[in-house]
Amino acid sequence: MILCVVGPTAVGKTKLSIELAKKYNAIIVNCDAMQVYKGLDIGTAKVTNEEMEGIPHKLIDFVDINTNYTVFDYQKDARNILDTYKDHNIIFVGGTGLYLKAALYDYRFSLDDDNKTYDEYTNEELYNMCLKKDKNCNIHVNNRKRLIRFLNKKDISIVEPTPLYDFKIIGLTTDRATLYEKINNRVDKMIKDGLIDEVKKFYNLNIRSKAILTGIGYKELYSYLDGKISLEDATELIKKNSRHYAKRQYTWFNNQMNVKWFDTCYDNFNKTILEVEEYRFFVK
RNA sequence: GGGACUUUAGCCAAGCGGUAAGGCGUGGGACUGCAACUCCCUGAUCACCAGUUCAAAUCUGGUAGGUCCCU
Repeated sequence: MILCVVGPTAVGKTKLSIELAKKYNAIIVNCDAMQVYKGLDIGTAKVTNEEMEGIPHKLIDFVDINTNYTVFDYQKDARNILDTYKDHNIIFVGGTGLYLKAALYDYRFSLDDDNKTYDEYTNEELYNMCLKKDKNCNIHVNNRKRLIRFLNKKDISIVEPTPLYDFKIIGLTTDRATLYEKINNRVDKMIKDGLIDEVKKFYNLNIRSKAILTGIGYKELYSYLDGKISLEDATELIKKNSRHYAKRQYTWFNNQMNVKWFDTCYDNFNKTILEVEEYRFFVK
């Protein structure tokens, strides 16, 4: 059995996954792009050893902070786990939709793409080059990053990704206001729990890797440590970016994957578990 | 009691006679190697009433709210 627990940041995926893993004697596979990194603990709300309650966790806390880990790597690693633990119950948990899709679907990455930067071209020029390469290219002119990626691709044919495994995706959700409140509170708690010290460890080593520069909570505090913004502003920024992130996650899961949503809140957590179990048995 | 200033979308805010910039937030969306990324779309007739004018958010008068000052 493969179960996936997805949803926006701070809904309570971790807690649910542990409960489910205990019931099904499953192992948990992380599916969060930031929690794979070692040392990013508080800011990524990584499960603690106590919270794990002895459940084996894979693909979490195992990549060096300086490594540029990508979907491509995750796909390989996840497939590996799926293969190794074929006979186990596996629960994927995380909010990175692309990673989950790449792991579970027939998502193909080519191996021999170029790596040009196209620095000398304007967005318009890049856009036209993309159109030349493929009339139907629908990447927006302003999306330079994607335009360059597209131009670097050797093979631009896209295969509609089909599932490679038998799995169910469970989405945890709650109303927007509640979620945003949870996010805001969690950020405050992270600061209280020592996020700044966690970030300082990397800052003092002058680490400016991809993980640090893109992870919410890390990049903002770097700006603070750089003296560019106040701590209050940094905190507000972290909250805001987390809220935006949560919204993007909804967009992805609502439109890119077949997710069965379950409403949750701390009051009826057990009810949520029951609903999820019913669903799981029903579909099976 | 008297006087000055002020009132534009959820918030900040431009405009100073020719039918409402922008920023933030919010909501929606895209997504095949950086995805906690990158990017796109999204709103008001200008407190209210009456005038002046071909034409008013923009001028005049009044009403209401706000801020500050004086007694």
